[in-house]
Amino acid sequence: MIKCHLSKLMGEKKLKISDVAKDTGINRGTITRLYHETAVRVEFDVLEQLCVYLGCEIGELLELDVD
Amino acid sequence: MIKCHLSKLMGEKKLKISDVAKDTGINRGTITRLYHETAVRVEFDVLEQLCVYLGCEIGELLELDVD
DNA sequence: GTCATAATGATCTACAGAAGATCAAATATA
DNA sequence: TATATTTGATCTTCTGTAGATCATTATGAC
Repeated sequence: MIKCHLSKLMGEKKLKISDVAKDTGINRGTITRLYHETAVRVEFDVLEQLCVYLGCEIGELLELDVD
Repeated sequence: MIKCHLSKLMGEKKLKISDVAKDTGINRGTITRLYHETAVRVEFDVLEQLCVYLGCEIGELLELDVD
C-alpha cells in the first residue's frame, strides 16, 4: 500500500484543505482525495506543488506501507 | 520538476523494460513512459509495484528536482 | 552473412479517475 | 440567531494510462 501523509503534514502546520487549495491552485477535490487517501493516482504536477508548498520531499509525502 | 529515476535504477540492475513488465505485470507502455520520463501521472499501484520490485523507497524512485 | 527471436518505439481505442464546478450539510464566527 | 467559511458529495468533461497491435531495431543462433 502507498501511504499518503498529506493529512499528517497539513495537521502539523494546522493547514486546512481550503488553505492548501487556495495557496497551491490545486483543485480542492484533488487535495480532499489525497487527504482522505481515496486517490488511486496522482499527477506529477500535483505531487511537486504539494512538496514545494509543504517544504518536504516526495518520500515524506508518499511512503511505501508494508501491508 | 519531478525526476523519475527508473532508468537509473533499472540500469544499475541491468534490467530491460521487458523484464520489468514481465516480472511486475505492469503494462510495458507504462514502464516505457516512466523510463523515458514522458509520464505526467502515475497510479499508486504502479508506484508500489515498482518500489517493491526494485527494493527501493518511493523517494529513491521519484525525486523533487530543482529546475 | 542470413534468419529467427526478442526488445523497443509508436500509435490506436477504451476506460478510469482527476479536474473543475456546483450543491448541500456542517462548522465556525460575529 | 444569522452569516460566512469549510467540507463532503456528486456531476460532467477531459486527460492520460491500460492494453493491444504494428513496424522497426537489436540480439543471438546457425
